[in-house]
Amino acid sequence: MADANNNGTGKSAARGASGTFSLYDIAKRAGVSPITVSRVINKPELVSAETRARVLRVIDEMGFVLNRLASSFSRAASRIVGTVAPPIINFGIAEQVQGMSDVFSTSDYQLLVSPGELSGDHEGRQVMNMLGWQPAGMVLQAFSESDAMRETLRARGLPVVEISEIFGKEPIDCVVGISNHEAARRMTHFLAECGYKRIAFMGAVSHGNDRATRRTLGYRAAMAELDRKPVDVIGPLRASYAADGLRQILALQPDTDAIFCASDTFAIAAIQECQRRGLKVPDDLAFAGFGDLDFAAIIVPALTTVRVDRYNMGSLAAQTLLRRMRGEDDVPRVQDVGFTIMRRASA
Amino acid sequence: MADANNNGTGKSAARGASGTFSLYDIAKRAGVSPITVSRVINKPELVSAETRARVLRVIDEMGFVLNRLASSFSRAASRIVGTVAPPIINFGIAEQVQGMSDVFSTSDYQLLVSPGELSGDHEGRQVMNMLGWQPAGMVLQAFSESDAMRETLRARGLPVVEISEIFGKEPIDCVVGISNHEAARRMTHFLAECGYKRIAFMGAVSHGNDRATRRTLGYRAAMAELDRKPVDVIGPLRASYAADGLRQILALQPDTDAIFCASDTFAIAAIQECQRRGLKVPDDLAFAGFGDLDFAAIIVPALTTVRVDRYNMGSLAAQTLLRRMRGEDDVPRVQDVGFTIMRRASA
DNA sequence: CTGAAAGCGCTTACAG
DNA sequence: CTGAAAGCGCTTACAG
Repeated sequence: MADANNNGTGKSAARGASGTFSLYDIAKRAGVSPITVSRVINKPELVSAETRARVLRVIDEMGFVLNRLASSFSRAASRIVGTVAPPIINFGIAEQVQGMSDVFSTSDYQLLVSPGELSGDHEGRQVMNMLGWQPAGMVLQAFSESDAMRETLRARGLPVVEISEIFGKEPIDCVVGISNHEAARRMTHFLAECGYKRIAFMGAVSHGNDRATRRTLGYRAAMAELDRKPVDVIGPLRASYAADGLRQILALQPDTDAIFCASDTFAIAAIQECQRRGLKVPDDLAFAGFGDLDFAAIIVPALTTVRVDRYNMGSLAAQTLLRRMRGEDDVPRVQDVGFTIMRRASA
Repeated sequence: MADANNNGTGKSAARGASGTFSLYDIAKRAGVSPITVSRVINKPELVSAETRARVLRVIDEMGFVLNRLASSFSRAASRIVGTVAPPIINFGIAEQVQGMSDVFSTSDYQLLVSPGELSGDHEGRQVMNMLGWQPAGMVLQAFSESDAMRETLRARGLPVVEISEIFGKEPIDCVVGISNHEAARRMTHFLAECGYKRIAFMGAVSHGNDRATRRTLGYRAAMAELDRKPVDVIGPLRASYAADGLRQILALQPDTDAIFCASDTFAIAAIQECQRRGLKVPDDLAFAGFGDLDFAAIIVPALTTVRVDRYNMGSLAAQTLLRRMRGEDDVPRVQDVGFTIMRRASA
């Protein structure tokens, strides 16, 4: 049977082996020059319909695939956009990448996602790595924010869009995101408007970026504005912390009537814990989350939460980068995509 | 302020602008030839410690990043491994990619993830696209399985590992996965052993691959072995279908005492629907799922489900591809990673 | 241990 | 509308 695709031929296969042709092979077969073939692929409008049809037929017949390595490497402007995904790809990140990719797939840029490493290595290495591909621009998903890396990028003058907290560090270039402080502040006020009197907060430890911290501060700011005493606990961002956090909060303030969780994961897990304890949600204890995971609307009671449109963030980041790469000079440096408070049954 | 990283300079920035040096610049500064610099980076053991140190210092000083486009393009064997992510990146896929990436990051291969397109386009285009980067191998995540694409890949003789149903189509090259038929069959028997008498099945419509179908068939096979009448409904793989599916099953067989869902999403949503209806889980109705999403263990009652280690699948796929690319001739064509039945409270 | 030459497959100017 | 020449930044042989 087809030995070519079986084991033991790794050597030749590694370089594409059979079925790989160059522009020259196509050109010869079609009776034109290589540049003409290049034009048929990249700028078909510059080629006569007749020639184009002929070349296209040959390309098809021979299953020719343009060597993008060579294209990008030649003096042409790079059409690569790089992004580094965090070592743990959660659903939100996946949606962001989706938003980016849907935009780039209708442009002539190719999005390259380099998966982040788990190893303790400084992620500066990841970015340098990506830089080696000579991208025309990068999208940073702000899962870590080493200053050295930021400086390197700034020094290069490469178009960069960060998806991040908009009031965080001085942007490298452009930022798309939300104010986590404001979102948490608003949700806290919202809970107060719902009539809850003793609103506690379950926050997450900061994790390579200051989103978590800003949410905590937003909650405290709102409590100060309401002239109430803040009651907050902070734990690792894992579902397993929720039961602990709940216990701590109830120890701190036994008559707590609402808990605002800095993540849906906390909120969903805490609600399940309430069920285990026989506490009724929202009657005995109300809950609000942050993020609007898909399960937030599915659980009973459905979760009241802060919705941030991650797909939209990714999409706007991509559009912004496209404008920067085209050299437009009126590209906004900071864009707030905002948030929505989704009121459901849990509060 | 730093005009170089501000708007309006997109043109020059697009090519790296300042801060970008070539091997030649480093060589001149270090007083060696370009090849020596190349060796310091790629085969440091071939360079004297003294020379190496000097070159390394210059590289560091100048912030030099090797142009990977040029490296990969030059006659060197490509060190790129390509994979196309499905248009909808779910958690399982993310874990798979993680498993792959953790393996490749300790090799000298660079994993390139090209996000799948939403557009109705045949994904053959995606793979062709990827091929343009001249990868030394590819991992296919089997979210669609166009025969034309499979043929193209086979014809090229490129090392390919599919993460897929192991009893699906004739593998292009190597396959890593599970038998969905067997997993569904086993879970059905497990429910029977738990004492459930009328076990129904909520399945998903096939979606570019036959995993879903095989689970349905596995359920039916088990029911036949048990000499019981299968009761199954099939719907789109969305949480919103669960309420519908539940209604249909109860209409078909009102005294159903257990429902095996072909996905955790179905099961979790259906359990929530039971709560809404006042049905007790598992006393009135038991549930089992498939997949072991992270929320499966968190909800109350925790979900009994089939666990497939997606991280491990990705990791094994990567290791297998590495062996294929090295030309080893005893690489297994089909590898079953198996599954585990996680018994929790819901059944 | 170090280096000079050739070439990977394209695309950008520059001609016609 | 089409083409001949030069070059992108590396690495692989081949020398020494």
